[in-house]
Amino acid sequence: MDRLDRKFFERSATEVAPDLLGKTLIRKIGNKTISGKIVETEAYVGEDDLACHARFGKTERNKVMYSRGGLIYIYLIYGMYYNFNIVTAKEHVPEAVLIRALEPVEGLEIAKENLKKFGKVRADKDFMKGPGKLCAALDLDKSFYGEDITDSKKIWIEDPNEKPEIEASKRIGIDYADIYRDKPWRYTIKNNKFASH
DNA sequence: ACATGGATTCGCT
DNA sequence: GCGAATCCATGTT
Repeated sequence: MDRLDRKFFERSATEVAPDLLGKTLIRKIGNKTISGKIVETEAYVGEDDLACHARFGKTERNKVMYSRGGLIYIYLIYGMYYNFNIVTAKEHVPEAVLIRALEPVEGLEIAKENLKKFGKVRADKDFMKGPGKLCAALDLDKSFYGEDITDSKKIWIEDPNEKPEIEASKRIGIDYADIYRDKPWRYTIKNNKFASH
């Protein structure tokens, strides 16, 4: 299968986010592999988007969003969970796609071990559903900040050439974002039980 | 220097 | 449905 390349990610987040649905996220840990199908994403679209971390301009935390598409933006949220994003668009344009849920495909036992090691999250069911749990399952942390997903040996995305039916809805957990609160920039695969809600 | 709240999740009510 | 866990960025003193 083909790995998604720079060209794929150097488009607007509102194009990349729905296009990522049905793609396979692959994580290599030593000689072990964990993989899953992307079933839920959200687009965060620059400094004007009041839900986007770039709404206050460039900071130490969000600076990687200003680089070219294909780099990883990962950050700690609520003091205890990581959220995994992929930067999109061209350099100086701060957009990103949050990966919110995977349908487990490969390496499920390793993923569950990772969750147990992380603590705080249940390892029994829905263990790649939700951005915090997904990061724990794939053992993703701050050390992935700025990693290039088009080039990395530890994590990448492949295209199995599926064409899933896509549904757009409001983004989760951003009630503070004024008129951007209701933008339909959350994308799920229709009727997929591994996506939330 | 301090107060506030967040792109979350769990467990209890 | 609500509170707790608890780091980081922002805004105020």
